[in-house]
Amino acid sequence: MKSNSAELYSVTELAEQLGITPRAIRFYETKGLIKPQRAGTTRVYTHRDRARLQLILRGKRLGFTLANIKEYLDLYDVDPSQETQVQMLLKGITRRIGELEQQREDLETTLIELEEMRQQCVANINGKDKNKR
Amino acid sequence: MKSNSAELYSVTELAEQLGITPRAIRFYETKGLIKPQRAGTTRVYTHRDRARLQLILRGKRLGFTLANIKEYLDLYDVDPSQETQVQMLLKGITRRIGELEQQREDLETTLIELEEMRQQCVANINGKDKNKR
DNA sequence: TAAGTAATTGACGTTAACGTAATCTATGAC
DNA sequence: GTCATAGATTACGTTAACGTCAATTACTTA
Repeated sequence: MKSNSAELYSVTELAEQLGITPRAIRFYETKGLIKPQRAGTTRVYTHRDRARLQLILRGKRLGFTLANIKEYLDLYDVDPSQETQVQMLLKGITRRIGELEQQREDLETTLIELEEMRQQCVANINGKDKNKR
Repeated sequence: MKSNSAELYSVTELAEQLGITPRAIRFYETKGLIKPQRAGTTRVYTHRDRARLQLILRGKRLGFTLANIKEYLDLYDVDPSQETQVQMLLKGITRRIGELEQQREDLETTLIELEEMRQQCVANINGKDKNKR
């Protein structure tokens, strides 16, 4: 049984919650990243849509393009009974893991550098402080 | 004494080495990210310029904009005798460290998800494999 | 039923980060 | 000298990711 959180959202509601604009959400839709239900013509978002949007935003924070993020999201929608599809999926996943591990390396390196710089700043400031006493 | 690696590069040389185009390098210059010497009108790059470019590329891999990367690079060029400048520098560094730590979180979360998905793929494939035997 | 509020669609505008000519200059090879 | 090459400088084109109207449509509330 699926956890039936019956909460529904409008574009603007959802946009506010996520700190983005309705325009952005609709734009993601035109790019095929989300596909909310409609009540007549009006878009209606479920909890699942919301989660999907959060994945999108996380992807953006990681510096991926929307096209890239779409690939990623599509990974969730593969039919597990199609052997070749699963094979492709596995390839895609592995590639992306590789990318992210490269990124992690860059990240750690940069963090280390910044920490060092911070130490130097602190030392510099303390040094001057000493002279004043 | 500064390690005097006397190697100099042309734009195209450097571009090839770094896997980018000369156009990109010149573009970074117009944006104030690098400022190579000139021999007459021709750009001449030193080992330091090269290192700077690598920092730029790492920044890009991390998803930062050029403006953003410029801020980062400017951190290296602060006069350590100016107390207020160092204070500002420290602030900037601290902010950026915060950003990167957020990014690291996103990264780890995504990696974990992907690993799980990979396991499911493998399990799925092995399952079908079993039936065939 | 009139009026205000919210949502949709369509079209054009904008910024970032280059790509792609086109033109011009300097220089080494022959 | 001239011819080919490399580099420089405009300048215009392009893609991504929205922003910003403008014109409709739908709903609700007095």
